Amino acid sequence: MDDLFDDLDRSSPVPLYFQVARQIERAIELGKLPPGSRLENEIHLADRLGLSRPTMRRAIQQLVDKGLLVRKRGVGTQVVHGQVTRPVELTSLHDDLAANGQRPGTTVLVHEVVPAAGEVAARLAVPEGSPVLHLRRLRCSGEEPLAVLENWLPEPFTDIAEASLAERGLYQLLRSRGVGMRVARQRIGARRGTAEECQLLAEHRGSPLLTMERATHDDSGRAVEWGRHVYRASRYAFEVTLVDR
Amino acid sequence: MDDLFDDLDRSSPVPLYFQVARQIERAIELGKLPPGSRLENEIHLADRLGLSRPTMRRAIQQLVDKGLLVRKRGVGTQVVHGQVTRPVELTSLHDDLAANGQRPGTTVLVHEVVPAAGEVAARLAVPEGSPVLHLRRLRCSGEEPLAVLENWLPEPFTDIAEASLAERGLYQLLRSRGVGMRVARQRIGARRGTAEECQLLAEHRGSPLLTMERATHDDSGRAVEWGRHVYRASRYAFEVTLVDR
DNA sequence: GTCAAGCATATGTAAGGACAAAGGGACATG
DNA sequence: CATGTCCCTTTGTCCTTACATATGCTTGAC
Repeated sequence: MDDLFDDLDRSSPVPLYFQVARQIERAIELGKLPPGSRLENEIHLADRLGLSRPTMRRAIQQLVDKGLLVRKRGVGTQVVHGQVTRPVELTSLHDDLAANGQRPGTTVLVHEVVPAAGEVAARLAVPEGSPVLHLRRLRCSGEEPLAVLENWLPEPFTDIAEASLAERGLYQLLRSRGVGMRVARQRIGARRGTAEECQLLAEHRGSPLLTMERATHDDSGRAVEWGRHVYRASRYAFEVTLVDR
Repeated sequence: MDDLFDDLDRSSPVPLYFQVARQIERAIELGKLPPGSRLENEIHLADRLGLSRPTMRRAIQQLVDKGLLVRKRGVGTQVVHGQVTRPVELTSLHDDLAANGQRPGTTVLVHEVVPAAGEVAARLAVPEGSPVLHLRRLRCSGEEPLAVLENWLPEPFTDIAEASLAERGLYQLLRSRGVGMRVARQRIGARRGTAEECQLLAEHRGSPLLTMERATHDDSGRAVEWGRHVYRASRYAFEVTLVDR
């Protein structure tokens, strides 16, 4: 129990609270902190690690936000029961697949610059008629088609090359251009696929599909991307963790 | 611009950071802080309100977590563009409907105590064979059927009366019993409805439905509830806000 | 005129102290 | 036996201070 923590690296650019949070997370994953077990109290922990209480609290808070720990005043901090399911981060389907060891593939169906109109202009918060890049891609996992992704991007992203989209995910491309994506609002629903969608996705006509609309904003609050995606319900589901504070 | 903030109530049990966060949120809703506008810097704000910077930071952080604000080091804090959609909190469908001015109705289809088995026991983290309350309810909005809700609850909630479920939502009932729900993990997908589901929901046979599995944990990390819900895709969708930190 | 260094500005990280409030158990009291 | 009170533990809130670091603009050298 005393060797739960490795030493901290105070010279590292990685914040201390983050290092501590990762170590606790690992301890939970490795079963050193089984579900339901109580952590030492904040003061002792901070003391043992040579940290201040605020820093220790911040580390714990990060895991509370992730849904791994729960705190109760006067009682302590405990590990949540139930299997750990990795909650969705701000990632794209491409990243998710790659992280799971699958081989994501992309076919670009549409790649054109068009004037923004109607809902696209509204969602991207750009004037009607301003140029936006319109994309439509078929995303596969290995040989299996998985989703049809339709996206619109405002300036200055309208120059993204078609070739670069074949190899990398949209989020990856944006990140490599220095875009810091911060907030995404998603609306998840379901509907019957159109004849064309079902054909692309190798589903029977009229199969149920999972739909997702998403607007992503960068660290200046500007809209970076708006998209309408449809997923094969037989192969895909969204996982969400909600935390009350 | 100077009268953005009312006075704070330091004698109130509502934390100061929370009071400030609510005031900023209201200012955004009322358009006093339009999308893209920059807030004063933290130090000035804290100064003007007679608060310390950590407290001010915490108020801002709360709104960043909600997806209303974005911060950039060296630059400042700005209001996110795009219409504000209230993100899902840890509430039930019943609460959501009531909050939107609709009149939620419930028909209890199944209400029985059964021994936990298989997935139910695993998800609730209780031993196989221990008693659990099994519920199946049809949830309506006004006269329209909206969802079929199937839930399992472990001890000590197996004594929830059938009559109480007709009037109030499950979350409301649990809260009134002093249960502090903290973490919920959801898995959202889609599939074709069964013949029975479609009949209950007044949909055509084989209509696409939105599915949700959810496990809710209380402030001790124990499982409070596990459920499988199906929603009419034509009337319902989930909204989720993701924030990167 | 162009580019780089430097400065001002803002948020990010961290320490350390103080008091408040809730939970739970021990204990006294009815 | 039940119930209320006190106390201990633990998290919640709040203040003050200091330094680190990313950004964007200005200034100065070439």
